[in-house]
Amino acid sequence: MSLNSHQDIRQSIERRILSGEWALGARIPDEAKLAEEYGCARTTVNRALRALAENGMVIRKRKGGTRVNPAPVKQARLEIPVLREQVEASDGIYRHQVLNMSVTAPPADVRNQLRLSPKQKAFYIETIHLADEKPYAFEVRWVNMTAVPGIVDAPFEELSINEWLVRTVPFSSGEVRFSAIGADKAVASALDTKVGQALFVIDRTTWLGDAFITMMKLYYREGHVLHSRL
Amino acid sequence: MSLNSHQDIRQSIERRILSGEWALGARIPDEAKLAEEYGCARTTVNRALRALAENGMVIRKRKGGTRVNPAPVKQARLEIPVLREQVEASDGIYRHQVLNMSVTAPPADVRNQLRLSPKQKAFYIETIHLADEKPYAFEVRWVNMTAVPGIVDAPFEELSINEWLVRTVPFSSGEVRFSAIGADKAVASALDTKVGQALFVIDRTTWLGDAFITMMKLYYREGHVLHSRL
DNA sequence: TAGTGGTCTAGACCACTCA
DNA sequence: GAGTGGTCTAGACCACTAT
Repeated sequence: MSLNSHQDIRQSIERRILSGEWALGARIPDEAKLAEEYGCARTTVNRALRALAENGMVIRKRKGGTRVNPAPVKQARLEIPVLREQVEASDGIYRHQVLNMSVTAPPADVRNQLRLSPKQKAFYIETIHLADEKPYAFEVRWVNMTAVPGIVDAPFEELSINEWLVRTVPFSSGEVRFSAIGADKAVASALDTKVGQALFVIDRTTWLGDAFITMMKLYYREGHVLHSRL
Repeated sequence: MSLNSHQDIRQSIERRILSGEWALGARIPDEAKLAEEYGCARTTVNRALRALAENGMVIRKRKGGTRVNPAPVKQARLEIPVLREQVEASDGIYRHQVLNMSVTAPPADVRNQLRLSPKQKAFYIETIHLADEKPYAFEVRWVNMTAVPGIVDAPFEELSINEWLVRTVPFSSGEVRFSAIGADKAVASALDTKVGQALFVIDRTTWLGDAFITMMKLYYREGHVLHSRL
């Protein structure tokens, strides 16, 4: 057989695994042999196998060879878009409104996450995001003013803090948490739903290098679904 | 400067973007120039930039060059482990129990997803997963018996259907959905909680090639959090 | 210690797409 | 049409690790 594109080779190997030619945990031929079999350079086989390894389908070890992953980990890649885009993607008209905004000392749990000293203040803001004038998501956020000084003068009438931060501090790292929560009084009122209503929540903490940037809780309206391919 | 590992180069470019040397949307030097600057082969720069592109940090176009992504997409990579591993990872003792099991014609919505004819039957199973003898998650599942004939004889006393399927049909593709739902009577009873309790739900449909394999709803107990790094 | 993957190089040709 | 990324090759050396 003569396949010489890394994509073709990847597909072929994938099929051979799926077909059972190489069982779970089994060792597959080494790069040199596959290169010979496919009639291509070892580099090309390497690239195909590297992709399969990133994907979790095989496990590679020097000297140990390449094996079909016996405990395949299902990975979902979630893209977390800016809210406005999320709304507009489903043909809704997006609008946001700031409900509350202040500069105050945060509660202890937030303060610890932000690594602030006891009396240091932080920027607090509550935003409601609307789709076609109906509540879409309620956002509660703390921002480290030291790390993001421009925050106090930002034009939150035009740009949601969500978007403003993405443009200002674009490539931060962080942690996300997904959970379900029953709406308390404040959230229920903001989203125009009843207390206790089950809501989907995204919790996000963001860093830029060592500097804490922001901590956000996003309560989606009832029925919101986040989906992804495996 | 002389950097010749793709990882070093990637890091360097990352830093130059973060530092603002190349602004959002700005074009960065082409591969040949960077290769010269770093004192390495173009292939090496290519690999570094390809990684950054997969990551969403830059956008690459032939002739258009490489640009810093002006609308960085936050990607979260979620690993969805088998339940037993999830429980054991937090030092819990895992056990599962089958609550209901039958072979019947599924309701219309499930039937459509499974592409079954009106009177065709499917395998239905309800499982409760326990951590330290307390309800951890409640699983409701339909399985296509045509695609997975072995299912009727599988040893669900030892292995949860969850794990059995992973071992039997390891590399399937599919769709996942995350949402929040208020517990109905059946779910509340299985998870030993109250009706209306907000629960985190994972919905999963799985295919192998063109063949539908299974459709699952997993209700996690109150307070469950799924987390991931950005 | 020997086998296997990890990576770099220099050069080449191709495919897209912008101007 | 020309510039830029996409990819392949053949060869080389290195780094890990199973045996």
